Amino acid sequence: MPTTLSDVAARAGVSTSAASRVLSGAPSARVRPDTRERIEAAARELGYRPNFAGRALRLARSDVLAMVVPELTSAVFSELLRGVEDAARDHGYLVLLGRAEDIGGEMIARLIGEGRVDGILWQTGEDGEDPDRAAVQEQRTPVVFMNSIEDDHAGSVALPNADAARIATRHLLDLGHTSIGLVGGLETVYTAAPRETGYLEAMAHAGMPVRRSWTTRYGYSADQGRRAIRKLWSLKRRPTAVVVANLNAAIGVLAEARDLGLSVPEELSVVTLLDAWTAEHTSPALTTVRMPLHAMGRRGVELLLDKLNGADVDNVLITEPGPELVIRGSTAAPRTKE
Amino acid sequence: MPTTLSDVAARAGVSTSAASRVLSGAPSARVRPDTRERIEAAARELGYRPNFAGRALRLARSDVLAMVVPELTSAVFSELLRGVEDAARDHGYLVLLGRAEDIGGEMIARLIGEGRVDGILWQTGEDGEDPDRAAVQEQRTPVVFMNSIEDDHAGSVALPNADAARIATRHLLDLGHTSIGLVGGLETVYTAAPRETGYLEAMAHAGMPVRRSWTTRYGYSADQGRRAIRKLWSLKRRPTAVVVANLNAAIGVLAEARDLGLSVPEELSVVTLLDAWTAEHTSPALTTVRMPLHAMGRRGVELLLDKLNGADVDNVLITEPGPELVIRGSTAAPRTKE
DNA sequence: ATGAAAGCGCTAACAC
DNA sequence: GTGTTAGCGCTTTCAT
Repeated sequence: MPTTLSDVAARAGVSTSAASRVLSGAPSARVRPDTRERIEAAARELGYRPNFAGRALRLARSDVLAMVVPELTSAVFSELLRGVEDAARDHGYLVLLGRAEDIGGEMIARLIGEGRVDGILWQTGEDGEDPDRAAVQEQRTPVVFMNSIEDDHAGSVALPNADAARIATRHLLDLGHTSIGLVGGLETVYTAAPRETGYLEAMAHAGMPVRRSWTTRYGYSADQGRRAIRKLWSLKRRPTAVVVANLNAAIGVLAEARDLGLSVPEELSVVTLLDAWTAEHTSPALTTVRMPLHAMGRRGVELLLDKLNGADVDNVLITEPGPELVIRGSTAAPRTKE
Repeated sequence: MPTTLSDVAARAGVSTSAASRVLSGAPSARVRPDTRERIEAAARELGYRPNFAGRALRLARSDVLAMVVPELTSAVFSELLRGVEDAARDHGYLVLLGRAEDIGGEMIARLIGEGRVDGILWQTGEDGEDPDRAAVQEQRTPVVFMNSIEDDHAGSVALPNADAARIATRHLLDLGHTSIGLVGGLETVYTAAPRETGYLEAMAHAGMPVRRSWTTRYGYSADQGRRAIRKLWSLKRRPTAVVVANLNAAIGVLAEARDLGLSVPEELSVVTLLDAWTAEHTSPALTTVRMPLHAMGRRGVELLLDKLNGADVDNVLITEPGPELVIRGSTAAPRTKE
């Protein structure tokens, strides 16, 4: 039988309200030092833990945030989660993690409706559709979207996608490439457009022509990356380098390149956006542009908390720290100057 | 303001107890059909959701299970989670996911002590130490360990590690290899021993000599896999094939092989235990032995639920479905017969 | 078959 | 400073 507040109060010889005041850390609790002492001692001795349900029922909040992600198995998302958890912990919240797939719209409604969680952080798909996003938006559900800015929704955070793509592209240009392709995301995915824009801007700025056929938009999965490179290699005129908009896709690009007998970086340089440990163990190791995922996680939580407090929240672009080029083995100067 | 049970009762013109009986689906609820009808209609119209805290407080349980994993970013674990979630859903439970790192011993105590979760599924480390496992075992915490059998603990599930290693080894033997090494796990990790045993048994059964120096035990991470292959390649006499005890380590093995200029499978065949999508996108694609992760997840939940119901639970080895060889590109016959 | 009432553990007015 | 009390939403005897 777990210890309750009244057990503690009894042992300390005080009322439950006194015990509550002390133990729930109400800053305004004006309590005689020795009473406080006795209560704290009793709680310690009894190993008291405040019952979650009692507290939640009384306060009408759970101090739990849900984080919904498209896919757990992405190394990229690990750093984001760390940011979320750091911030959540700082504010006394717990994080409940769920896959979008498992959590569908109905589950979100349940989580909120039953009072299990106070708010939702939704990492919108790097790799595909988001089930029922509309359903969520309709309801008066406290949601903050991560990794996408929703114009009709207050509260979202996004990465510096265009900047990162610009940096990646410039890296290839600096190496001397002039024939540069883009392995992009589905047009339905928020990040696809700014990443493509960054690529186009860097090319334009360098005065490089862009071939339409060198841009693919199949998506962010490894298989879609494979498909993209197969497409590019079926062309008569091929690029000597590609910017890949997503790490998973880049893994597919590398795999397909190998299957095609195409050597990286000698025949094709590959640079990708987003960084994670998996990029170090590909063959060759991937040159990437690291993105501020941790910061995005933190900021997302802060935004959500503001929103829960009734504040008007914005849609914010994470700029600090900026995207950073991480040079590994998948990029090199083009073999033959053209 | 969310709808409560008494809102529903009022609208249906019944007492809250009647409403509760109907809505909480008590099978013994003997209610006049038309009353039931009215209550259900009212609930539907009002969009009623039972408040989680009220329910948990009254029933002294949360219907939430926590699953603790060493690392989210392992593709391997994704299938396990799916098994867990399938089973949990079937039994009306929600799954709270946490990383061991974040969830340390204190957090577990909190989760249980505060009544936030009813029990814990602990996926013990494929890659390293488990913080505070002892602390958990001491407390009267309903925990089921997954992926390891703890002799002094009631309730754990494990994979057919020895069988899988035997199958992997036999595959290499069948291809004609006679010089076969093992890239194994740390001795502190439960799975390391049975996997090594399976390897040794298969070798013994085939009458093949085993060289001590061909077995490494650095661990299951990609970096440790790299280290293992570096060690093996520093030897005067080298194996022509290796069984790798873990998929992540195998990814490291492949990466390091490439850095060493060693071609797979021509100069070295690599087969690994555990399968996941990442195995399809390495260069070359990895030959693996698929393990019944989904079944282990399901079984773990069932065990935990039994335990919560006060049953005496066993330590179970998952045998159904059995391990299965998935041949891809990383294994081939040895180049030169020896 | 249905309702009245008690109480799960906690906090916050409101006394004193 | 500290205690008394009411009540958050729910389920469950116990009456009727």
